[in-house]
Amino acid sequence: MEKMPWIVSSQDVDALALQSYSRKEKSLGVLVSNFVRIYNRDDVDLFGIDEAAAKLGVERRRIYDVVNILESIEVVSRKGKNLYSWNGFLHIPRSLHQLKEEGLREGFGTSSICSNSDKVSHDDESEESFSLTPDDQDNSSLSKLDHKKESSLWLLSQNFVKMFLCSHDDLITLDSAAKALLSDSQDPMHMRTKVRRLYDIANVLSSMELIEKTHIPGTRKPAYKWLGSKSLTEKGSSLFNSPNESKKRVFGTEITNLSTKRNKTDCSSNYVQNGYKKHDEEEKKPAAKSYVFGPFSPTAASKKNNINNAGTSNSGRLQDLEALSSAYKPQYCNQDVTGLLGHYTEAWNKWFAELDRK
DNA sequence: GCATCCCGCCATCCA
DNA sequence: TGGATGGCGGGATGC
Repeated sequence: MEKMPWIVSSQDVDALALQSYSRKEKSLGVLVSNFVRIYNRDDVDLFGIDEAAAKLGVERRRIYDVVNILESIEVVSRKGKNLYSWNGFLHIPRSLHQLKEEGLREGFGTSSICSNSDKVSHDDESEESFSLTPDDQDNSSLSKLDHKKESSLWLLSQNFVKMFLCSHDDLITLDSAAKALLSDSQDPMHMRTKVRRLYDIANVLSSMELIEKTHIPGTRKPAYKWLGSKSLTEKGSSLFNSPNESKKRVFGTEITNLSTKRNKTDCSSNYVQNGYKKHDEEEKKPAAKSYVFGPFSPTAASKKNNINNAGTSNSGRLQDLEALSSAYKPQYCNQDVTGLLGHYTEAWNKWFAELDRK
């Protein structure tokens, strides 16, 4: 049988580490797809940054990026230090509705948006990390706090979404979004930085299929088109579909830290299968229940067995992975996918075993 | 050559 | 004071 490129054996790990670097395989979009694949299950409530980083094979820093953007549309919520809850897609429509209302109130729907870029959200709920004093708000010039707040991925992402929701334009370019969302300063350096962040956000939202990259008609200028949460329901299954159906990349190659440089995260610690059990059962969110799955619809996998295996020992981790794979495997009716997942799990097991040895 | 965006440094926050 | 968080921009990769 021809070797499938997405299967990563333990022998391959070192080889892959030495292989030529491919930026595409490390993109935030791919990371988000994997993130969703792993966590979008009924039996996942809470997760930790370390755990996510270990599972996804990336540095903590990247998880912060993803989580901040996902938090802006309430796919996840911060519950505490190093602790997030997975809400799934259930809250997206409500979140978008709220963002639209806020956006309209804040003038995102008017043509003056470009000059109203200081009208960033001051949603009470969201003030946690950036609470402004009245004095701060009175300052006409942008205070340090204002600037930090305006620059946060969370807020930038919300404002970006508001632009789509409130604007009459079908297409939005990152340049125009950066200009609109940038405060007074038209400093090219700030613009560049803002555009960089918008690329990050756009990648995540594209990966969530909320927006789609396209071009301004008649030009080569890239722009983004809003698909909305409707698209999530209509074709959202692709987020969970067979990796070889997914846009460009394949499952096995998406383990994103195969570089020779080790990340700082110590995989041997903090690894807890499926995170932490939520205290308040009332808050349990049937994240995937309202979601319309495609042909590979996962059924509600029981986590009972896994929870008790939440030990941090290495063998525990391997068992956890096996439990995870067995929880998934029988529930996919597509044989190709089933095979793929099996190989994928095996690759993970070998990879962690290799890591343990080292 | 420009667009894209990963990567990790380091400032800030917080317990 | 050390760990958690995340802004930021250099510079590598892709087209």
